[in-house]
Amino acid sequence: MAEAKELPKKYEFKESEPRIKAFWEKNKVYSFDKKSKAKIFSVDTPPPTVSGDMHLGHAFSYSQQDFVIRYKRMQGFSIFYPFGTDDNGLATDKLVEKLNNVRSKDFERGKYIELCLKTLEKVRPKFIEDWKHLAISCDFSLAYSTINPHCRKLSQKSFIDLYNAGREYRKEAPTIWCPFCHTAIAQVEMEDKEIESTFNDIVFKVDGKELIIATTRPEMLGSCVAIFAHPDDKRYKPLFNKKAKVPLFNHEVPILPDEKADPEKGTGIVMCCTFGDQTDVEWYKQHNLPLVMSIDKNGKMNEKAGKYNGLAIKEARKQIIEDLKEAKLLKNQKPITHPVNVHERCGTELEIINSKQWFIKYLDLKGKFLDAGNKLHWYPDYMKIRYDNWIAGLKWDWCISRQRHYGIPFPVWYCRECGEVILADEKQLPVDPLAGKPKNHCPKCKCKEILPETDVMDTWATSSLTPQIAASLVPDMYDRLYPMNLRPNAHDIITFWLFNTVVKSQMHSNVNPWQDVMVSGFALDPHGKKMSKSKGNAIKPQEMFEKYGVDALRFWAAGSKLGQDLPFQEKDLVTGAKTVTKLWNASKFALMHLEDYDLKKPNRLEASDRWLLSKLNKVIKDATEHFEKYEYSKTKHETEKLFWQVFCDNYLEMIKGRLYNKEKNDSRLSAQYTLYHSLLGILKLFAPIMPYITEEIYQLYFADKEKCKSIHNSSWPSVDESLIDDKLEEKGDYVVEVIAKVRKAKSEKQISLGKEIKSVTIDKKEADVKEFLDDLKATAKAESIQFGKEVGIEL
RNA sequence: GGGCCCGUGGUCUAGUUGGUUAUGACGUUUCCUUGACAGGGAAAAGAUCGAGUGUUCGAAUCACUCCGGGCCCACCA
Repeated sequence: MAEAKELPKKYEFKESEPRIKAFWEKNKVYSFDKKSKAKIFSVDTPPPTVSGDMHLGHAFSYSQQDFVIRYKRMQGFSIFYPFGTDDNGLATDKLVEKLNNVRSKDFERGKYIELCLKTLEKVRPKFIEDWKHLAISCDFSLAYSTINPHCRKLSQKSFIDLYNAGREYRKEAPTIWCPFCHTAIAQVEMEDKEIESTFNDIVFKVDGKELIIATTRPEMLGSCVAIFAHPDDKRYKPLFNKKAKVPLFNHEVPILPDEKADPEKGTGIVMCCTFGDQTDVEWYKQHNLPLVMSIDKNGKMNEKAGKYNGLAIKEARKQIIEDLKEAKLLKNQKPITHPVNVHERCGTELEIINSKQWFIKYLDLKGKFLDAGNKLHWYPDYMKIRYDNWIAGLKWDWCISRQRHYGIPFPVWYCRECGEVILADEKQLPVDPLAGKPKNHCPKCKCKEILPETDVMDTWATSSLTPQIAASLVPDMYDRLYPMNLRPNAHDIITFWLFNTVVKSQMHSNVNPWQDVMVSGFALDPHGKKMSKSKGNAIKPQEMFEKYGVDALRFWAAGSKLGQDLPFQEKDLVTGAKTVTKLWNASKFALMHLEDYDLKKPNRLEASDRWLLSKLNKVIKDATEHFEKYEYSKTKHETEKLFWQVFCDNYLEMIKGRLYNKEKNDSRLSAQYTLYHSLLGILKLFAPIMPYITEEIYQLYFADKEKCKSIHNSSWPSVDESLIDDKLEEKGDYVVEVIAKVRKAKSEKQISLGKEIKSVTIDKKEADVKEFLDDLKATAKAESIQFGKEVGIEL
């Protein structure tokens, strides 16, 4: 044990944090013990994307999940909390291109993936260091990267299994396409962007008469395959089933009724092109319209666009408007701003292009997924509604192919003769069909000529397997680890990561991937807006660590209710930093007086001590209940109140008289006993939230006494109901009220609180609070206590 | 347009199964160099709990309407 005299005057987090972090690593405080007989609590940690540095949103939500996991660890669970990085998607692809100043297109696939893996090896350790500094209590030796061979193998096996189960198909179909990234993307990767455009009234001809149709995309005239108006629209009823002549292109298209046409919009009649938008796709399918694609995969017009062939979309639009004007086929033009779907990664306007893609068929399973959602325990419960709404709004099967180099390849070849799919053998996995050959011949025609699939899988096709990926890090324990206990994630990814993970687990094993879902909120900027690098309002957590320490930031993160967004204000970190200092100072005081404490229990406890222990046990009880429901913020709130207002402001003052009286007597022992247990209790209650300062104090004194290597491996405080005493608390609370009035009186008289006074008068009978009077006298520095009608002091 | 969440002193926030003077922090003012603490301590000022209507003996808390903010989704001719 360190002598109290040697305690440094101040707590320096800059010196302390790295030292304690090293201590945890050396002592394997967070290691998963495979031999442990304790019940397992397994966590499907969200794998962050390696894309530079950890941002504040990460720090916020990972802290919150860590509070809960540290609590569970102290509750005695064997914690399975691995750490993964999700570095297999477009985000990483772009990062690698940027860092190496290359374009993936210029590489052979194998070479490019090699470059990606090399780059990741360089970048990843520094990236993970931020998480370690934040004191995320993962077992970092249980690590995966969603692009490593382990994940490639599992992801490809998932593909093969779902293919064999009839859940995957490859089809030429209208697909959301990014012309810039040159790949198909999923519904969930779209976002809205306000774009300025013009609404153009264009002249079609029916029986030689003019028919005016408004459009923002005149360049698609060549792809116009039909015209729609609402069935009840009197203006256009007479035209139904007639043919209209498309301006400039002069082909004829049918005029048809459909309820999706809105009489209020534009001229109330609309052209349908393959494909301008989602509605066009629906019309194309429902009305069996022909397919005329005039835009290619690079976002350029093709031969179907006639004289506009080869022009970029916007160029073609400009040109065609000019031509329409010249031909007097443009009646009116008004500028508008309208939302357009763009790719979230690059901001490019998306097109819908017919191309061959792999899909997971799941629109028929909506009911199953809703049931699965009902069986999950949602914290907070209202987050489930977002999940339900997402499923209700799903319109496309899950497109899992991407036309990129980087990613996990499909374990698939095609027969050159008949086109049949030839799957890789499971023993071959992971496999790159460009570099290898199938073990089997074409199952249909036995032909030996093969063509490899060149596409890679969507990153979500892999990251939706994180529970299985994590659990199989310890293969012999797979069945004890999967399904997992908890999935923590922020509310923005309920609709993809969370949902897709349920989808895969249900499809593969008919079970939910976890029991509980803990959904955290967002860290917002000081004005409540979303932070983003592009807006320039992003806060770097690393800078906050430097200024205030990790515990201060975690303390801030513990202040928001689960699921709730929290605006970031730097001043809030000051509060956390102050709490750390206060903990240090209060502990310094306590340890000074515990130097000669021998862990003995006194024969009887003084009233003030019993008063504190009663309050402490109530807080432990509440804090535990809240943590069980993942409500860390309530635990933090209760503990903070107990520590600051009860323990520091009053209790420590109340026992000073007894502590400084060095004669060995029972009343001093009572104070020491209570001080030991209450400080230890408070440290433990705070430990999940502020792991560094609590560990520091624990190591200075308690670790030896408690014979436990780390506070984070110690047991969560348990409630002693016998110590809860409401009547005694009432009396103690009254004494505290009196003390407050004494302070007020001294403050008003502008005298120091330490100033000795003659007497304190209280408005209760001696018998009512007799057992507290000695402590009251000492705290007020009064020579005597008088009994009267109102509380007051006499100098 | 739909769904969900939120709107509490200057700022951020607790409290929301309805019930005495609405929690705490930051900031402000005044005081205190007290034997844990000046990166401190004490005290004070500061909120008709977004607006309105209703239910009730009683509403920050329940219902409805409106206003404002955020997130997600849809539309986007």
